[in-house]
Amino acid sequence: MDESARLITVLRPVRAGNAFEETVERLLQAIKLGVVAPGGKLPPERELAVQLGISRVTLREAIRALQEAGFLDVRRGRYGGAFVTYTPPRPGAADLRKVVADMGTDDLADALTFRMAVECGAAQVLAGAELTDGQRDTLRRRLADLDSASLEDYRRLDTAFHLSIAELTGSSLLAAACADARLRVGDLLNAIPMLQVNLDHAAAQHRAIVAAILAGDPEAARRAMCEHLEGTAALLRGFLS
Amino acid sequence: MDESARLITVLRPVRAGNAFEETVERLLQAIKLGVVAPGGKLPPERELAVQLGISRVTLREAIRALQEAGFLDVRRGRYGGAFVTYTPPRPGAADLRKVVADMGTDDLADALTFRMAVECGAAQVLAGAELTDGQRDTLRRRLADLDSASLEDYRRLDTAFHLSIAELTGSSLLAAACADARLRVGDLLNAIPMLQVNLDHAAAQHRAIVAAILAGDPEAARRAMCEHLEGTAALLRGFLS
DNA sequence: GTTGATTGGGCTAGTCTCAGACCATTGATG
DNA sequence: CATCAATGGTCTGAGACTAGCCCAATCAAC
Repeated sequence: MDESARLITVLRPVRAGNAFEETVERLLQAIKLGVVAPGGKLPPERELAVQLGISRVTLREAIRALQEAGFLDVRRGRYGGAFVTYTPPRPGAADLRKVVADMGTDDLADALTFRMAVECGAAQVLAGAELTDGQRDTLRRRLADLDSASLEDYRRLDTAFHLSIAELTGSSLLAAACADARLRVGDLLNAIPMLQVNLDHAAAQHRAIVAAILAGDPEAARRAMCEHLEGTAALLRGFLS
Repeated sequence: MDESARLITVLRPVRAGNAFEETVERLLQAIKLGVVAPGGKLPPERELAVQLGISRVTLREAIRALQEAGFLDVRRGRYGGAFVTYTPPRPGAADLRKVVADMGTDDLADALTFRMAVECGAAQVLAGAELTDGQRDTLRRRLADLDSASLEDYRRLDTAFHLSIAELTGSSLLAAACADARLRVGDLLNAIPMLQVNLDHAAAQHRAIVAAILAGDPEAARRAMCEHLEGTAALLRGFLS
């Protein structure tokens, strides 16, 4: 860890790829994270292009790519738009090795470490902040949604729960970082079988996290989140070894 | 915090600006963070362009802009290059308000929150990891460097210390996030007067952080880092109110 | 001195990206 | 059935960005 390591950190690539590639990636993330639910519609092209800070031409190329890949169904005319046709694959341990092989073990460790750091940080910060009633309600509602979720909706609502914690801190940087972290482990999570034991365990941990945040105890919030994520990581390691 | 908030988080701009602007920003960060020390030299253009993932033309435009702004001295020929001429301004509370006004209070809160989350997360993760002797040495060395730093070098070595914690986790994503966080508060820190009381206080906190990490106590490491950053934030608030 | 390696300086042809305008389709509404 | 607002589909000219090439300056080494 000499000076050159720092040079690499700060002078890292300015661009992850061209605008088209990055846009495809973003949209795919929105779809896979369930930010736009299956059957739901992306914002109109003109609007979305502005949000993403790119031209409509480039956005359309990306949408067409996703359409051809079977993620979107694009319909013209009023009340038309780009509709999400993707549904998360039936999870199974068989796919997991393939997913891991695709991303590389280094990237896997990187993503898990990153996620641990930013999500624990978010939980800690949120617990240390003074929350409005509205914020507390949002948090409780997300938890309730997750508790009553069908297997079908579980991953999507789990994502919503985790992202809400970051968003509620009011820091868009932190929200973006958590979204990024979640995306990087998204394929892994989708490949893990959902067993009732694990779901029950996770539900208890979710409750503990919310309780700690609502109680304003940063220490406990961090610990609860840490245990929760460690559980997921352990599950992953279990299926891989 | 409804669904649309999540859309905004995930479907945020793909590009922060054009390649030229982002490159200027990056280089400026490297200079202001002291990743390239005053008098030091940037990597050769061809090499740097590859690292940044941009063309040499664009990089050269950015370098020229920084040269004209007085941050760099560019010399041709063998053993030539782009040398850093910038030295951090003499800090004073007078500038602080201006800096804050430039970035906006929302962005300020965002940056501080983000920094708190990622740096605490990094400290926690690092303390929970099994460290090699080399890593422990690096950490101790950074601490010692900082302890024996002149006022001139203090900010630079302080940055190096904080970034090292993130880098030592082995997660380049986390290192990048911490570098980003540091950059966003960099101007603020430079504007804070360095009083001996505060420096002594900070030194004690730095030692506590390192001790907790070396002891493998994530809980204590997180707490120590949190207190340290909270101290800085409080100092800022103090000068602003 | 001469040489040669290293580095910044500059040019060009081609590709990517954009802003803006206009066209085509759809379907709710009257 | 006719209308019209909303939405995707398409084109064009201009500017940004790139890869690759060669030139010019510098200076340690011989």
